[in-house]
Amino acid sequence: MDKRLPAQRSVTITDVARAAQVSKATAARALGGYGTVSAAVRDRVLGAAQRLDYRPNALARTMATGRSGTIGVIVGDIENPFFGLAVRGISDRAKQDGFDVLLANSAEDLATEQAAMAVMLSKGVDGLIVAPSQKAERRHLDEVLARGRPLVLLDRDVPGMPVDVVEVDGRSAARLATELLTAAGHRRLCYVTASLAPESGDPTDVVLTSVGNRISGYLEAAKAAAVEPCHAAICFGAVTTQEAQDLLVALLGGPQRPSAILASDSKIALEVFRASKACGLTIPDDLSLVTFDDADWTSAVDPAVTVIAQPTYALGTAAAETLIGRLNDADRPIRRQQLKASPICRASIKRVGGLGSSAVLEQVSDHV
Amino acid sequence: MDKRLPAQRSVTITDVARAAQVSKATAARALGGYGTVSAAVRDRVLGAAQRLDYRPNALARTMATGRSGTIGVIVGDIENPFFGLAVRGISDRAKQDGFDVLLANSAEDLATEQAAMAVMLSKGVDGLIVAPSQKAERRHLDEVLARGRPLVLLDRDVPGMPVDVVEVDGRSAARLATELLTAAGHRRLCYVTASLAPESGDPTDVVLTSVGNRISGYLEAAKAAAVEPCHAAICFGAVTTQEAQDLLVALLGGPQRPSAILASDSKIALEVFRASKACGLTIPDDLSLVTFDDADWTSAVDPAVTVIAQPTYALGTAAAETLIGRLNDADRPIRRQQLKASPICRASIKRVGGLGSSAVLEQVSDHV
DNA sequence: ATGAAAGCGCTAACAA
DNA sequence: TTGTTAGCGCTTTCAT
Repeated sequence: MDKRLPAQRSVTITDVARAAQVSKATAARALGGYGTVSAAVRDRVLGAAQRLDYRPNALARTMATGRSGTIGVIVGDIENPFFGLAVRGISDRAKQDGFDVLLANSAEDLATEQAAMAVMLSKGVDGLIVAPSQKAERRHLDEVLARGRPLVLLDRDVPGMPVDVVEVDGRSAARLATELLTAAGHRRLCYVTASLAPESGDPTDVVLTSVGNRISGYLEAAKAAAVEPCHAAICFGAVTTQEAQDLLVALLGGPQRPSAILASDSKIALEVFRASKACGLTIPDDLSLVTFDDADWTSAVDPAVTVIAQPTYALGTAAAETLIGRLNDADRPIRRQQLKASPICRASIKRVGGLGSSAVLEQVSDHV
Repeated sequence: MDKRLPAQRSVTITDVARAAQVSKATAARALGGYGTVSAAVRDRVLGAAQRLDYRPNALARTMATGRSGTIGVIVGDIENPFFGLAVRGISDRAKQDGFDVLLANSAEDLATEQAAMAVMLSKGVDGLIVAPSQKAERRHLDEVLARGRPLVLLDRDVPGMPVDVVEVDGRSAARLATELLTAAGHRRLCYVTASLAPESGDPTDVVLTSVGNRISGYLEAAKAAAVEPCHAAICFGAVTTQEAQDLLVALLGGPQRPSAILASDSKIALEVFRASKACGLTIPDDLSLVTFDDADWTSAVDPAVTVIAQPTYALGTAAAETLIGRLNDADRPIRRQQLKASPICRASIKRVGGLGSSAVLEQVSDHV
């Protein structure tokens, strides 16, 4: 009971050649715009192609040339607006150079990421842009390189890999964010992330370098502002909505409740919003909040959330541009691009008592 | 200056065959698991493949068989969480049957949609799932069918097209939403959408059937609740954030300000939130709000927004399932699936004075 | 059960 | 300038 579709044989270059009464090769030259063809013949071929509604078969072309004009993109979470926007950047830039984009979602899962990569390779993508789900596993990435396909890492680094990277300078960004808080007088901070606590015990050693960098910056700035180490807390593991709520409610209900939270991304920030409501806390009066990523809702809610805006779209265009550049010149030196994030001050930080804040404020302005 | 990569020749079936000392055909049979091979030979071939790290070339296979194991998906706006979730539904379901997904974004632009479709067809997708950007243009869709590739319409219909459709019952959903409002005593309503006002003058004749259906339901319910026709307004054209703000500020600042707004999607609802803040209006005290789509932020903000939740993920799985079904049986009857939406009552609707509301309330409960 | 050979649609040497 | 021919890697008759 397998009545498959007949998969209509479509018009091939052979049909066009016959119609135009030339050889396949000549038709190919006219159609492909390479080699040399007389004007008369070209017109004849193009006319025939038009008449027959000829559509080149990209697969056959790829098989013959080894190039597909396609870039593979693998992101961690397609539902995250951050990646949505970055992907648009990639697509827009790729289109400029005539590249198509093949998109896949790893769901932050290594096995899925590996499978997606294998599929893309087997489908003949010319190169890959990947936001790796883990900084520690690079075998599959090495293989891409071994197969002669260029690779660009997006938003997340894999230390030691000899590839181009396009990421955000998360350390400076986090420093900035933290300074916004300490400058407003906050001395009890908490960084909240979905990442799991690193086994090594070193908080910056999380699986995503993007998060690790942010934590570094946070810790640095807290130290610089002489925040007591035990008051520069980090809350790991806010993976699902439920887990985030449990964690946050415990945190906000506890005795050592922080006066300010730095959310690792806009999804976390939303959960902070939700949890503070559940705990009967008001932002910013009872709790100040800063988050990475200028998600659309952050400016519409009350209070509008102060954010560290990331150059998300630019991240995408830069990644695509880098890949295309390397496609054209395999020998160009490897580059690690760190784009700067920029703070957008809104209304979710409350200035709390204390002195010396103005000095820190100046310090902040140096960085902006 | 075109130093392209050497594109390493990878291990082919020929290499495996040689290593296993059998013919190409036999190797292919063993590897592909079809035809007949003796156990001994199969082991030899599989062993060699393993040893050489053989990866089948999907392109070559597609060229030879005409099937690619790939489904093409074209959505209107990948950044919209609605489509993000639907795409995940599609991917998950497709993966169950071993299909890969090729994703493209039309940006709600017809030309882009057509181009994406051509690319996918030329790359040999087995079938297509499309959320068409316009109900009126179907030439490119007809062509998919003509090429013998099945097509499933997602979320939006193209009236008259003989294809499977998986959509939401938007008319009932909108009726429900409107009844929520009228039952609470609202008599001055406004439906706000990004769609442009139809040239025909018929408000339900917008380019997207999903929106048209919702408008039908809205109008029906308003009429049934004896809302004065001029108070069942429709506000078209809230395309960009800026346009939405301009429109909404004018609407909310005007003399005939509605007491309740029905937002066509969560993006619009967010703009309503923003605009009401700008106008100094409080939700729900000064303005009630209902929206389609249970976006994550709607339950986290204050007040939490009453929404009509759509079965978004299910929409995706159903679409994938339908396509795969047709791939296996081209002759199965065409189906139009209408999934039901369900209201989630939160805190953005205020009960306003007046009588007779209880009667309408009962009416509502019939539908829930 | 296995092998030889043709072919999917296109490109790219090489000849003419 | 144009045609001939040989692949790209795989599947699939048709023989053996």
